[in-house]
Amino acid sequence: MEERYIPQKVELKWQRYWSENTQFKTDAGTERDKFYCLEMFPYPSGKIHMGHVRNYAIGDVIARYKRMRGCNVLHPMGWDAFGLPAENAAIKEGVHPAQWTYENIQYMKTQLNRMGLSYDWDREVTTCSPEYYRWNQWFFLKMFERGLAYKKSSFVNWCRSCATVLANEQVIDGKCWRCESEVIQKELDQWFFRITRYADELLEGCDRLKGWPENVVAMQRNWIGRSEGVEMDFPIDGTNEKIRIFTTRPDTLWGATFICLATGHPLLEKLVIDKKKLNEVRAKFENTEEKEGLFIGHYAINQMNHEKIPVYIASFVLMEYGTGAIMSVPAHDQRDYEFAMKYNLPIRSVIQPEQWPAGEGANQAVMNEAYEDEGMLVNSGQFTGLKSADARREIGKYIEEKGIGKRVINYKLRDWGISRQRYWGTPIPVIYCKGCGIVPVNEEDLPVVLPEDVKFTGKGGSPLLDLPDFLRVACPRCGGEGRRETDTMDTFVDSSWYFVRYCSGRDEDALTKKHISYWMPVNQYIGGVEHAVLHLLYSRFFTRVLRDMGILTSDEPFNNLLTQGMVCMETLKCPEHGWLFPSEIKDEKCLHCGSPVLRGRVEKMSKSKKNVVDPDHLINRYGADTSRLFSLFAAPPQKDLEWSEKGVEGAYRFLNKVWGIVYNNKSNMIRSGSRINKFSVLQSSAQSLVRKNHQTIRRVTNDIERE
RNA sequence: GCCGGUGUGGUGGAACUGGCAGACGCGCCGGACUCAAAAUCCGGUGAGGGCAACCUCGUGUGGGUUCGAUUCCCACCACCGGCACCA
Repeated sequence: MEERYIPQKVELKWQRYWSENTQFKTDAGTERDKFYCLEMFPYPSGKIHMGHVRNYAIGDVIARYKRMRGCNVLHPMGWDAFGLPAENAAIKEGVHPAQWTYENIQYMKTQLNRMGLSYDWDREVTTCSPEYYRWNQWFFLKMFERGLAYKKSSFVNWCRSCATVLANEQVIDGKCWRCESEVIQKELDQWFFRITRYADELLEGCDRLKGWPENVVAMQRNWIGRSEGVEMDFPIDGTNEKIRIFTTRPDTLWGATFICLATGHPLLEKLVIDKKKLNEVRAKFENTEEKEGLFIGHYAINQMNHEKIPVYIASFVLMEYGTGAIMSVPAHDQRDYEFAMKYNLPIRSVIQPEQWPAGEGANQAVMNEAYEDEGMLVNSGQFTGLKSADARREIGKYIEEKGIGKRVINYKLRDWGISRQRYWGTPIPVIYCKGCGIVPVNEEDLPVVLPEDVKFTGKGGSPLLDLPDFLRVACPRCGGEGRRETDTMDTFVDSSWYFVRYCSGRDEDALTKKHISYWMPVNQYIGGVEHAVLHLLYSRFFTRVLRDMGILTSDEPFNNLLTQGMVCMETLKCPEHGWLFPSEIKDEKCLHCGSPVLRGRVEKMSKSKKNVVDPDHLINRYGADTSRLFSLFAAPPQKDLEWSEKGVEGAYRFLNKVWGIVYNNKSNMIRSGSRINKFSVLQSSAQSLVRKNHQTIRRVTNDIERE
């Protein structure tokens, strides 16, 4: 009688076996080499999607492989459980965020188990539990002590109708993603983490991220955006004010023919008398792509050549970068060039290609774009004749000696704003006291528990504001009347250190140094490339902060990073009914109206475009092994994977074949799966099977080790 | 504009880091089983030529290094991704 392959039966048997024998429990013993294998933990949105299947299938292969190679493997899983969707569900459906979240976790956990993933669930982490987030608060207090957490006023995206701050990602075409009303910039007091203190180290560390994909490292470098230059003062003629500018090209100082200020530059308030006009101009310049400018009626003095040059407000100058003011050198900067052409300002060349004979640049008549390359200085006083790179160095020294400027390093990286005017997050452990000001909560009073008996009106504003019991608190310093902070932390705080929490057992202290130094850093991290800057940069920052607190010994959290590609699928559209699920078409026609279906582009699976496959259906129909095999087999892990029903069937047939080869084999030894002690007694067909098996082991080993 | 990546049959993609290009899967063609179909199994499948053993060409394009290049070097083309008035 032939044995048939029934995946559901086989998988259930082994999943039961694994769970009864606690196969994947992390070994406390430290004899063997450790291997920390981690996949990015999911947000408990309700159901897993194909992206999860792919991510976790890849990680599971590595974890199982390392176990078989004799490593002591830590392979944990958890939940990034704070966040907006839970709160939105509360507003929409009246279910408490905690209930919504925990129910989702429960369901998704059964899904992950059905996939046959080898996790040590004893170390499960749920970021919305007080046991977890108390450490967010503890880190916050420690960072506050060190000046790494601070409060300042800053501009944020604000939706009037929802009465809340929005993250940049939640502003779509300048409108609120939820109510589609206009988003404005509002100045609010916000908490920040001083990530910029580590900017240099985070940048230098990029050179040592050998196990990371180059594009991710490049994105990190780009995001940090270091540039060297000088800051220099331009006194304003007839006043006591000075404009401080930043430039990376001090070698072009003699070519500066005007100054531009950002619309938000503070000096404008002092220099411009007509405030009405000023505000009009600001409004006009705010959202324009054009290069707009306006002369403000003042002149500034270039302290290199004592020349008087006009001062403009300009739409293209950013307040957030440098000093919010620039010297404009139209001959050597394309933007300045365009601006100068538009407003008929002088263009003076001070750098020319080295091959040119000296002096030619001086009477260079025709120029149709800025010359931005390196070259030789002309018309530049005592620096004429120097190469531009040398001139930058010499001029930098010169202005420092003369006390008219200084050499500086600038970063694009901004401090990390962590305040959220939301309920479902970690309460920021701070109390405001009339007498003492900002007072941190005492360590022994942690955690500041997020109250659960709140009402969700959807009107905006944190529901915590309606809770006097939470709000009113004695000042820890003077005992007087205090008020709690109602802002919560950005959920990226939760995920910036969760990999450290896994190192110790659930019942142990989260920061048991022995365990952390044993397991950290993560040997292999796997997740989507969409976190290339945010999560991965914050985690690198947190790792360094924890190192400086003496909790960690490594500089970097993740030795090797694998960013898996997206799972994609063709989109289908009906002219009448819009996007269609694959199940809504038959014979190339829409099931609802019979119109011919338009086949669209292959795009990332998304619910809104209905080009999705539900892992539940897949597992019910073909089994978990087929799902896992397909997602590993259809494309290399780093690349995008295009969904193909045929491909899934192929994977299923393949497993069928393997099953048949083993269970319907003529050899008893093969069939029973007993250990082959004597190769020579096997029949020749069994011998070739054993040989093939070993060849396969070798190939798989090579493939995984090479990654 | 700046940074990064990719380019191999009809198709998804392999090729042990310079050594028989196209593994494995999908599709297609032929055969077996069947009254028939599905499923399954066996064989074939880069292009051109030859009855045949075989021969010639072939990894985006053009050059180079080498006994030998999909792999290394130079230039170019195309596509994809990230950032972007960053001074």
